[in-house]
Amino acid sequence: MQLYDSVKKAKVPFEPIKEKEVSIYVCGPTVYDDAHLGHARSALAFDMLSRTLKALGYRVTLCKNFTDIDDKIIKKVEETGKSLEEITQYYIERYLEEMHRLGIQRADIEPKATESMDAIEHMIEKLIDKDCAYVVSNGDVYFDTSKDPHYGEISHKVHDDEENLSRVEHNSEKRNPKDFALWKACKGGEDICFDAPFSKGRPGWHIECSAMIEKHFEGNGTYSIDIHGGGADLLFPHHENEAAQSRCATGHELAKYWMHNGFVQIDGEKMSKSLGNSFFLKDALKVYDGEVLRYYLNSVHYRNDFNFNEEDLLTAKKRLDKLYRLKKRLLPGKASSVNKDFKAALLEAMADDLNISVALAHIDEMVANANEQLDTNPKDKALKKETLANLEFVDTLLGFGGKEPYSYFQIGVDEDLKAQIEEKLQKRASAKAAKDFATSDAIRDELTAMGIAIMDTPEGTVWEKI
RNA sequence: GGAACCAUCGCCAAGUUGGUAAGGCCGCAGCCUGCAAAGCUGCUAUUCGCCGGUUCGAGUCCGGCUGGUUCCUCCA
Repeated sequence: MQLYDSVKKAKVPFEPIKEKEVSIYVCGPTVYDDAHLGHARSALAFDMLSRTLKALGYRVTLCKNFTDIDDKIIKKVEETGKSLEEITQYYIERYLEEMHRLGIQRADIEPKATESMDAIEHMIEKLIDKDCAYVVSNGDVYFDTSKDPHYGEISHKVHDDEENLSRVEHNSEKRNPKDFALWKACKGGEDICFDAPFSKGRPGWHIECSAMIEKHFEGNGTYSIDIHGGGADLLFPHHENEAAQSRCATGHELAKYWMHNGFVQIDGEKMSKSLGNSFFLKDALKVYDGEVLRYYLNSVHYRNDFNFNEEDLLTAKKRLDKLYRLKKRLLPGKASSVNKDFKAALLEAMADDLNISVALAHIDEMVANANEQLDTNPKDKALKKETLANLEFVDTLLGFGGKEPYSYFQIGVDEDLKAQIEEKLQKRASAKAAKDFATSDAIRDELTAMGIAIMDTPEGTVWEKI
């Protein structure tokens, strides 16, 4: 297995800190709003990583947190009058439900910041004891970046010009401009506060990840976890700060490998609320099937930026359709065992820093070959069984192609419409039998107008929703 | 202003250690079909933003330029 380490900026061989075991921590969402396509991209990237590692025989422990205490959540509490728990619970459930529709496997550990306060406070105290952090007069606790000689090595940020920083950091009793908050003392009565030895308040964003990692992983004394992942925008300052805190608190490095996924863009620009171009997952899922979205979002390598565009999505769907059309030809039947070469080719592709494009090309090739052989020998049972096994392997490794094919092509068609279609097909069959092609073609046109494509096969006429 | 990443066929998109351009969509021709659709077969970049350099050989390495995106502030 080779992975691109965004800190080393190179593809490196993956060697877990413990034999055949992998610990992964991915920065999850701050739950104050619905998930957008960018959240989906990140979740998808690390889902692929986890599936690939499992297929390669590793025991994977995936941890993805929920940031459920944060300024934006508090703002939402104030705006809506709802409780913090109501809001965060709502968005956590939505997130999990939507990710499930994308075929994303649940993380093994899903910690919430509010449920990790003991670990967070403990780490802050440790940092204060070591003089790596300090409390200022209002109760805020800051991390002293000057105490970490390695600060900046994650994001490769050298000494910044003071000008820039002073623009951002006004007043404050910070020792260094780059110091960041570990703990924010509560200011007003409306604040949601936790009691801590240093002050009443709440944790800063960076500390929770470090604390949760220490809480849930034991590491090996050199690294706490194998892989730390997240969106490319988290590299700085979030991951830089995490690494610094953990280094100072534990005396060892946080993660052996750092992986970052690229952005989803709309019209060539990063999707963001401030630009008003964010695309919520829930809206995409209203129009497109989750599996199609999964396939589409995975058609570009996880590190590259992804330009979302409906035309490309439809192209991706056509590609997935072909896989399901093949599956139709295979059923009913039972899978035997996956073709060894096919399996090896897919694993090899994915083991190369998750080269999904090569994997998809192998699948296309397998599909075309199977179709070709079935054209010449439609009753090749052994081939059918093996191909079915191949598709099962694809589903396990990449998370698509697992549906029953007829239902795949009938997504969004209700029983009523289904009955209408069947009726029209009956009429068309009789017309065809009577060689009344004018009528049969007219019926076909009607179906096309309804968004239904039909195809005559030796086994009868089948239909698909376009 | 500082830093990073990217630039491959009409569109999407692979291409670690330099060795002579995967795959998909679209298009064209053919097989199949009552006709279609689906499926299959064949064809479709002497060329990888531009200019130099290193090399027997570069999309791949080096330098410069142009264009795009991102980060430096909350962000997947």
